[in-house]
Order: sequence, then C-alpha cells, then structure tokens
Amino acid sequence: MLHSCAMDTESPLAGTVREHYLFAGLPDEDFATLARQMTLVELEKGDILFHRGDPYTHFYFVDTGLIELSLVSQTGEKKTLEIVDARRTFAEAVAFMRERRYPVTAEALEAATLCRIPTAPYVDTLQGNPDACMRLLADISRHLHARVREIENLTVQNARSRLISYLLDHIDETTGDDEATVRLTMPRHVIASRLSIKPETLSRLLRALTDEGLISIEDRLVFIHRLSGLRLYD
Amino acid sequence: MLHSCAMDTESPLAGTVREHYLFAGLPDEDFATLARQMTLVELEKGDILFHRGDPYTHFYFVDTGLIELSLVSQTGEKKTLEIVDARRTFAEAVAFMRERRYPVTAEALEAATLCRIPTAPYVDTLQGNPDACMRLLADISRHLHARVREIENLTVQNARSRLISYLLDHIDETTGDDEATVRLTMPRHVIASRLSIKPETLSRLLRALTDEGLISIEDRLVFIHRLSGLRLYD
DNA sequence: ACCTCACCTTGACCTGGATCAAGGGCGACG
DNA sequence: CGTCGCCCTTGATCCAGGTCAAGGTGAGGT
Repeated sequence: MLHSCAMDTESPLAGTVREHYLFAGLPDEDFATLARQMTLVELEKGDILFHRGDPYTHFYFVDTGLIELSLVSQTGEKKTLEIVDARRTFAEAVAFMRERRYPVTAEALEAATLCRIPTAPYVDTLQGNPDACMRLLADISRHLHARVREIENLTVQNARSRLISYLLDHIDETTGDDEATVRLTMPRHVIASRLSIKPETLSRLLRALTDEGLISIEDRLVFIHRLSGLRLYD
Repeated sequence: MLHSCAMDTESPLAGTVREHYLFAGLPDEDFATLARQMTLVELEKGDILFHRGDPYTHFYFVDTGLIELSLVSQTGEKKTLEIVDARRTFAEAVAFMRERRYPVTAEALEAATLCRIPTAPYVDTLQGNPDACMRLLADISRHLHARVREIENLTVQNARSRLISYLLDHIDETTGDDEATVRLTMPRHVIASRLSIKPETLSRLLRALTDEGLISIEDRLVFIHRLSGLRLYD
C-alpha cells in the first residue's frame, strides 16, 4: 500500500527537488546532506499518507500524481482544502506550529510518487541561510493568503460564484476573444468538495450555466462561450 | 480622524513593542534603528486604518483598543476575519506576499492606539537574525493554522457549533466544576460577523441555548451552566 | 423630560443548497 | 457478453439560516 525506500542522491528526483524554490537557494553541500535523508514514497490511488492529528515529522514534495489535503468532521464529512500537484510541496508550514501534528489529512487522488523530507534537518539548514528563510516566509505567506481567499469565497460568495471562480482559475486555453476551455482534471465529487458543495449541486449548477448558454460540456472538457458573461458574477 | 505622530524611542510604548516576540530576539541596536522609524497612530471608533487593496507599507502593533480585520464583498457585506487586541501585531505576513496590497480591511472597533512599523527595515534586520526569522515563521504559521481552523468551522460545523466553540474559546473564568463565565467584549453584530452569521441568528441561537438551560445571559455576561453539555456539540 | 439613534430581540416568511431516492452510462472483470 | 460498481444526473422534498418587518431598551444629547 504505502511503499517507501531510500532515495538515491544522484537520482533525477533529487534534481527535480533541487529546482524547487524552497531548495534552489541552498548551498550544494547543505542540499546534499538533506538529500541523503530524503526517501521516495509511492502511493496508489486512495492511499492515505497521513491523517489529521498524526505526529508531524516530514513534509513532502510531489513528483507525480495528485495529493488531496482535506479536513474531516466528527460526523465524517470531508472538506477538500487543496489539491497539490507535481513540483509542489506540502505540509512545510506545519514545522513551525506549536502543535506538532498534521492539521489536515493527505490522500492520493491517483497513483503518486513523492519525496519525503524530514523537517528537522531542513529547519537546521535555514539557520544559516537567510535567503532560504525568506523563500519559506514567502511560501507560507502565500498559503496564508490562499486560505484568506478561501474564507472569502466561503462567506461572501455563493456556490454559483465559487464555481465560476473555479472555472476562471482553471482555464487551460483561451480560444478567441471571449472564449476559453477548462479541463476538469479531477472527478466531479472532488471538485465539489473543493468548492464546499455537494456533487448534486455541482451537477445542477453546471447544468444551469449550460442552459444559460454560458458554457457547454463534453465529458471533462468545459467550453466557456462568454468569458465576459461569467466574469459578471465572479 | 487618523492622528499619527513620530514615536519617542524612549517612550513606554517602544518598550512594550520590544517585549513582543517578533522583536524580543533582536539585538538592541537593530531594535533602536527600527524604533526610530515607528510612528504612533491614534484611532477613534469606526476609523479605518487601511482598506483591502491599499498598497502595503507597514504593519502594526496594537497598544490599546480593538482592531477588526475584515473582508468585504462586492455587494457590501462584511465578514470579520479576526479581532486583534492589545499586545498583538497584524499585517506582518503581507510583507512576503507577492501582491503588495493589504488583503483585508482594518477598522477600529473602539478608540485605539497603535504603533506603525515600516516593513522594509524590519525585513532587512531579519537577514542577519535567523532567530527572528524563526519567530516570524512561527507567527505566520500560527496565522495559517488559525485560518485552516476557520475554514473547518465554516464548512464542517453549523452555526450553533460555531457559537459554542466561540463561547468555549472565550471563557474568562471557570467557576466550579461544570460552570464558567464568558464576557462578550464586543457588540453582538461584531460577534455575529466573526461567526459568519447574522445578528438575528446569533440572537436566536443564544435564546435557544438559554431555553435549554445550558447558559444564561445578563447583558454582556454569559453564564455557562453545563460546560459538559456544551462540549457535546463542539 | 423628551427625542434620537444604535443595538438587540422576536416573529413571519423565504430560499439556497442539502438530503433522499431513483435511474443512466460506462469501464473492469468474470 | 453480462453484471457489478462507480460516477454522474435529475427530480422531489426538506431545513438551516437569511431576509424583512416590527418593536423594545438604554445611553447621550438638548
């Protein structure tokens, strides 16, 4: 289920991690020390990497696949906070919270390969690298800002506006003046959870937009016919 | 309306700021340099310190009073994100966002005195102070975590649970085994906005809890009669 | 004393989105 | 090739919380 093995320092994955902005600024020897302590983790669809509340020890870099970070209530309902895709890290901010537990649950939405990075040595290298500190500060601030925007979406926008924002944020290609296409890379129920609505509601909202002639849908491809029309709501 | 004047480096306020954990770790000369650039700001109730979207230049330390950080939708409805009280700072995380604008609006809920701190020199001093960097990382991570918990409240809890969490989080005094008191320091409509509900709903929820014998209310004092009973919902 | 205004409560009603229930489409697998 | 299971859609109904409207109460001003 959860397969983990030591990572080769010379592996292409190590090189990919090196390019990430959290590591790009580090001196070679510092990075080499860290790389020796990283491990490769392979997940299958549905595997849970960690649960909310598990003791915190590592953060992760996604090489391939999609990782869902979610909150689960006592009554078992799930809220997707974020979907992390390739070349991005997650859980690095937990290092600095006083409660040393994961505040969210991480699950593979599809088969995924990750790099598991022990937090303590990474934090140690920060001591001597003000530049890396700045990058991390920027990184965590970005997350903070994203959460503020999420709260804004949840409180001052309704479900329809949230869906429209989502579509506008996920445009793949702008075809023509007032048109674009969006590829829905995830199952509908995941998108629904991301938007804090139920799959039924998502379905009905997409239908409503279709009926109004704003979009049309072919499987997982959404064609936006009138960008300007959609933007009126966002 | 918004009164601002240079701050005396030797003033008691400078000393108070110095004690804040974001400054406590700095060498004396670094702090002195910063202190010379701080200014004192006095606000009256209802004064707006900055609007969402204003260019970002300073962060603030609250000496006295309450500052409300809020989001406002296009349609004019307000959502209170956070109430900042004495001895706390706000807007320090904005320094590291790439969009150099305030993401929230700051308004004085009552007469307040603040210390306005220019961000750029503060960030400069961080370069040589890894310890201060760590404190700031912890500070911003704490904010991030608070926002995640807020999202959790908004999505997996209902209004009643949010109110109960709020009461349990604001207990002043635990009187006896299963009893406590909470002082509502802010007007009801502000608490309502903090909880993302309307004042009418807050009023009705408080009434329901009273009718169930869980609490009783005298003006701005809430007596919790059965802590255990409340905790069942939280 | 009276007025005003801000704040709060209460009642009546409405509505966005959830819930419950019933299919439909389609890929995986015997 | 059937059928099982998953994902999605659609309809019917429900309900938490919002909206609208009507007072009540108390501090401050004149």
